[in-house]
Amino acid sequence: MRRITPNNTRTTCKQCSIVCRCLGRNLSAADIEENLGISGCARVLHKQEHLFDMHQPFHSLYIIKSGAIKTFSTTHTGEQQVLGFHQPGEILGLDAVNSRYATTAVALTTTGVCALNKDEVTRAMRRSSAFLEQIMEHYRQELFQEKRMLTVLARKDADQRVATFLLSQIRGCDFFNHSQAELTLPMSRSDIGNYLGLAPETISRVLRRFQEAQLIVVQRNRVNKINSAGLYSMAGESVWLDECSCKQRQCAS
Amino acid sequence: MRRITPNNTRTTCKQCSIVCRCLGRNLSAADIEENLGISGCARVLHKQEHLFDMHQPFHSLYIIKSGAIKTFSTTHTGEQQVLGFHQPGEILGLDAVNSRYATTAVALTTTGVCALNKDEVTRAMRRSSAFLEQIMEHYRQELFQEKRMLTVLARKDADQRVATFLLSQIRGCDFFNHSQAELTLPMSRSDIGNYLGLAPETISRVLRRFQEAQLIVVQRNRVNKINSAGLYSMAGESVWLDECSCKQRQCAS
DNA sequence: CGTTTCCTTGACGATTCTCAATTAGGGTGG
DNA sequence: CCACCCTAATTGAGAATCGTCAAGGAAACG
Repeated sequence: MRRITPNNTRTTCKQCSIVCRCLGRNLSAADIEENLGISGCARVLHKQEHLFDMHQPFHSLYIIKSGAIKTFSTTHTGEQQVLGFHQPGEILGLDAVNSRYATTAVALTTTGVCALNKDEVTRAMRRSSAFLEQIMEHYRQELFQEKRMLTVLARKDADQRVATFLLSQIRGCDFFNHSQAELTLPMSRSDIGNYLGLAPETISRVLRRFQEAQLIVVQRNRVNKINSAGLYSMAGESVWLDECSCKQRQCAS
Repeated sequence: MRRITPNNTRTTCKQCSIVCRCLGRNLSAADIEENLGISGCARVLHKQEHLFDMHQPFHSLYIIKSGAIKTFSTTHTGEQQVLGFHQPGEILGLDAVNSRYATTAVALTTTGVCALNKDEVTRAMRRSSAFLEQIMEHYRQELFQEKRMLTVLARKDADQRVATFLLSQIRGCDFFNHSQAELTLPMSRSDIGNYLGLAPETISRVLRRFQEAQLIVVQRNRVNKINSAGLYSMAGESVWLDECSCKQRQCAS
């Protein structure tokens, strides 16, 4: 276990009070931290450092404050299956089964997280039925997203998968008011391919084709001059539309 | 809306008191009906009849008593994506988002269900923290299963997907003590292919190849002489292993 | 500055899809 | 009870997509 906690002092981390990313849309860190008085424990992960490992006892939830996290499962032959890329505002660990983490979470870059004790969250749920309902709705949203991903893998070709993926990444950035014209991909081509059920070479080729089609400009991990509308029609179906409309609603409120 | 309710009298349906299928393994119908005093409303669906439709207001949960149900989502181009096949003991409707059903559920054959009012279940959750925890664990298990399905779609070839699918169907039957040597598939080849991200022709061809390899004997919707061990190794990875071990545990208790 | 890792690009091959024709089953009506 | 019809399943041939293998190059790291 490579695990370093440079900033492990127990403290209510106000930085956590950012509106949760769309994926956890009606469950915000602010709800957890401020309304319910749960204090978090700040922690910084270096690149490739594990936040938690599959099968490990479940003890904490984590809110991502900065950076990026990849979650994956490991088959008994040792292969990895990337299951998601997570951005600031997202909550990790809620899918722990039988009190053990169902996935491994690893930092793709230097990442700040806020740890929340499992039992404190449980107590808070008992106290506040509104908070409980938010947690439940979060689960339902997660299930909904996984079903969307199933649809992507079952129905879409390589171009559509990559376009869908890029749009999902843009959305996350956009939510924090980054320019939609630029995007940094903290994960490798292998990771993207693994996530989308494609070979890494295919990711390269699709990105090059997108560039030739004037949809993006790619420079290694940087994606510039993004033609969102073009990607959107390339993705074939408004896979993330509901999320985006949801985001707008949340930003307005 | 084709909706017929031959047996719509409000009654506590004791038939619902069957141990929930593995997929909802620690959330049993017995827990809901007997321990918490929630009464269900029996209903019989004819083949192809809809139990609920995507986007419809969420009002009830349903426990499948007999028959088989297919759930799917519809894209805005009108295409269907099959998301699951559900057997007696399973609970449907818990994934409703924003108080609307996230999928459409349709009977694949004559099917008996037990309807549970959403608000009654919510009240029961508030009363019993044990029940609440069961519901939460159910969500986590569902998320875990969806992630497994993602792995199947992202990593496995046609043979492995079909073998995995057949094993998942056997498991459900086995749980109700049917012979493992025979299996009835209530869904069409198109449905299977849609679910697995394959063309219906591919399903036919794979089943024929399995038959030539002495793994099964196929006669339209009937599958006989199933070599579970062979299918298991064909599936490539112990995708449903955890579930099966869970099943054994539950049966023992 | 060298080494390592990741990305890119090409050529080839395999799996799977599409299209089309044929066959089998189930249901209906005479 | 049989004949017919209609849907679903099967099977084949050809094409397209994507994966695999291998080589080269660029960025990052120590």
